[in-house]
Amino acid sequence: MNTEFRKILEEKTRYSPADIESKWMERWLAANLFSPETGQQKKTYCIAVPPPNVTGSLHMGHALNGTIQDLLIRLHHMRGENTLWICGTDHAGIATQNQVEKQIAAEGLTRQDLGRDGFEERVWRWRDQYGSAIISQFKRLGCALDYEGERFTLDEGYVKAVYRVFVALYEKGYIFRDEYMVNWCTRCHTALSDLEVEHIECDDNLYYLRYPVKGEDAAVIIATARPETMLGDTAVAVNPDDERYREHVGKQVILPLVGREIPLIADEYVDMSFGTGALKVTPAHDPNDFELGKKHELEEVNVFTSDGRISQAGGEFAGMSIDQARGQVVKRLEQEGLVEKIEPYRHAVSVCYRCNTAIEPYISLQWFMRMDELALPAIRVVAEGAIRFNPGRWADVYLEWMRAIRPWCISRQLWWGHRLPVWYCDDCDEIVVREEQPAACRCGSYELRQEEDVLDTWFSSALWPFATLGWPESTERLERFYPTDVLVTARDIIFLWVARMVMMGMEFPSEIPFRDVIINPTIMAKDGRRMSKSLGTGVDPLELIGNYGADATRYGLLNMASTQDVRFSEERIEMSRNFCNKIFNAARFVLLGAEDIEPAPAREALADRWIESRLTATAAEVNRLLDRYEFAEATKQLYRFVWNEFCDWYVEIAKVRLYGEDEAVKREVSAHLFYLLDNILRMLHPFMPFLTEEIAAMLPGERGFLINMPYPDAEGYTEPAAEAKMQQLMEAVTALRTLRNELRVSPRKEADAILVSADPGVRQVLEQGSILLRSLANTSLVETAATESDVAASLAQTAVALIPGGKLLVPLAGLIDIDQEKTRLMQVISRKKQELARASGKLANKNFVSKAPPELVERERAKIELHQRELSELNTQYERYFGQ
RNA sequence: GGGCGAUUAGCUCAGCUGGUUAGAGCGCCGUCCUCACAUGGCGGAGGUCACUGGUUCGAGUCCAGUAUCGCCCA
Repeated sequence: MNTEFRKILEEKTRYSPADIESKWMERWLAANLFSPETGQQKKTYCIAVPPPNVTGSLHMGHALNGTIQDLLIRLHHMRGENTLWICGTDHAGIATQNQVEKQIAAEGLTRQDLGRDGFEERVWRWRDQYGSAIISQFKRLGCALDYEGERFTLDEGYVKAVYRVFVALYEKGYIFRDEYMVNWCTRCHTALSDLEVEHIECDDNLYYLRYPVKGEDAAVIIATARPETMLGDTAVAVNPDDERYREHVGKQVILPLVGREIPLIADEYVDMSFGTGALKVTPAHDPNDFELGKKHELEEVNVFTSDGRISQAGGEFAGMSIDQARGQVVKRLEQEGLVEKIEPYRHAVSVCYRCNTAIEPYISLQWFMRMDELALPAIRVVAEGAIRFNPGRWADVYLEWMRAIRPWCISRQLWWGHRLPVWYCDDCDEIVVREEQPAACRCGSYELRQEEDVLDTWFSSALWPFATLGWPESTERLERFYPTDVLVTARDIIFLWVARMVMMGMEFPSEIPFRDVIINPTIMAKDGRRMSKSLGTGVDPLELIGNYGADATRYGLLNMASTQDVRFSEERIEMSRNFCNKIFNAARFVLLGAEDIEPAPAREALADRWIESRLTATAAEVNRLLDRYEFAEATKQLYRFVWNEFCDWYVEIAKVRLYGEDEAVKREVSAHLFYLLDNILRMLHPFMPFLTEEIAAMLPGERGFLINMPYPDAEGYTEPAAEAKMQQLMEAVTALRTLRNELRVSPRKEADAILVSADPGVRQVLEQGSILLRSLANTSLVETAATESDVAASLAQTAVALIPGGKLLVPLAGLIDIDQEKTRLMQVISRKKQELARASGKLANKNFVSKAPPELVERERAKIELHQRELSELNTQYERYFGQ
């Protein structure tokens, strides 16, 4: 090891991630490790990152999601595959437009002031300045994304893909234009798809209003949560079976404040049990009323404007905001004595998923896409298992939605996005849909206007797995890496994104876009609900990285994330930081204490063979778990092996030989320690890339970056016999430690032990391992015997510790008060009696003996025998010193 | 209204096709600043597996129902 490294290690006993993380990312990037190899025909492995919103910043979801993908990419790269992790962002129509509008508002400007082209230019400027922020945050996390090949959904090539798809679907008749009721955000000023609307429960009022029946001294009372929409009512509807209103059906009622005469109609749609059973019908402002209106040929009176105010049709209320109008309408109705009552009412309100503004159902001319035909193959590939969801239950969620799919409103009234490739002729009714701007209309006119609307951002995102690989061109990348292997994402965009990608994949490249979909769990706030910015319950992963390091953040997130949503637990991150520190210090021990020598396995000593065998078992298990996407369990296995086997036992055992006199043994142990450390680093590298790389660089010998080293697998050395013998030794050490602790023998005080075992194998293992009993339990094995009567030393005043296949007797003279042993022994005996009772209980059950598998019955029999023997040993011991 | 998921130690969670004494991290108790690590070592305590039934020789695990919480769809 060079002196620079030695100095670093000697200086501090704590791992400090901040010192090394950025250094390694720079080196990795400089070495261009993350771009796929070209011309290589080896197996490929590809993941397309869920493109983060270009305005976004790294949140907990990204951090977990990115960690999982990075782990898979690094793992497969180490397995020798040609990996590609597609990098990029989406243009986030509404969010970005909002962002830039806010920016220019500070200059006192609106987008209308700048004009469409001017505004678009500002957005591009904004994007160039801030658009890569989230990508650099992925770098801080250590992500091995193909940064060189970063894509954006408004790239030139990507736009081409979007237009190709639009035109093809239009020509197939899937895309059409229609005047229909859509979800309208009055703040964003655009239509939204059903999926972009969220439903929030809120406390409101239910207003009961009197609508007089024309020419009679009677009134129909309707109930509504939205009194202001009454301005647009064009009917009142009741259920035909409703006795209460039968006499009035077919009559006219007078719409209060407006004075319009509207019919009282009967329709089975009306729920008699809601409110008064009489429903005001506002076809222009409620989706159900819209349908009802079509059926009964009712007039659609639009009383709102597109920016959420009352229109001219709203008479005296024109110009007010919808909220204001609600108050004023109720006030006026009260003046007229037409408010029957107001009661509290809890219901779901629709809001915009980007700005939380209440959504208005609004009739407008929009572009739609029919989805039912596209859904068929997308249903098939999941139902048949060509695409697998992990955990599997999400497949049902996907399928259920897919089978009830509805047309998708794809046009948005924004200035940022893919402007529809549609041109209208001013001189005839022709609509021209082309990838390129047409020179002239069929009618010969040159007066062609391009559609003002842009496409829903998710329309372009749906093409992500193949558009990023170069489609519609037939590129080498597309050829090589499509279909991609895995998609890792959050459950909230299964419909919004995953489902649509499958449909588009099946329609265009005509192949599934990915084989496996991993739905990563959601990390909840401490209160068990989603992290929320407004409630301040969010946890910033960048802050975690700052406090604990990227490796600990990654490891902790993986460790807490199984297949269920989980409350964020900072303790797990702390645990991971401590684990990193443990690894760092184990490495310090090896690097500073061992001879500078090439890593090589040693198989002389039992402990050497044991730990190597355990290493192989761990590697096998970790590989198996990772292939099943059981990341949390994999982190636990690695933690257990490194901490509880390598550090707690092997390193302690190695010290004896490392600090001994024999130079040859010293070299052998050193080489073995390096060998183990090297394997541990490689196994851990996909989980904690920075720390492992830092330490690996200090190992003796020339080596490249860890990502280019082979991942340890099940093919290593195994020796079950060594594991069993070592197990025997470790149990003896633990038994002695427990005994000493319970008898309050100071750790400094040396003790003796006598082994009594009828099993020559046990005697041999302990005799050969007696040096370990001394170094690990500060106890010397002074004698071994087959039976108590063979023991030469005095058995007077010894404490007993049972071990598998025998017992250890510890002379207490000069160590402790004998009463301590009496109490302890009584506890041990009582525990043993319980165990015996449990096993005997099982065998007393005749059905168990006759019906359970024979080997199980046999196991219980053996257990009883063992417990009985041990119990009698303990009783003998007890009686010997303490009588009855 | 329909569906999904959860309920296991003080806290946050594992627990695979039913079968040793139900595990981990944190916290707690005792002890040790022993030359890799006090972000540590060694030892220990702590659980009626939400509840009620059922299936089974055997249930934390399978089935039905109840309760509470969370999420999705309409």
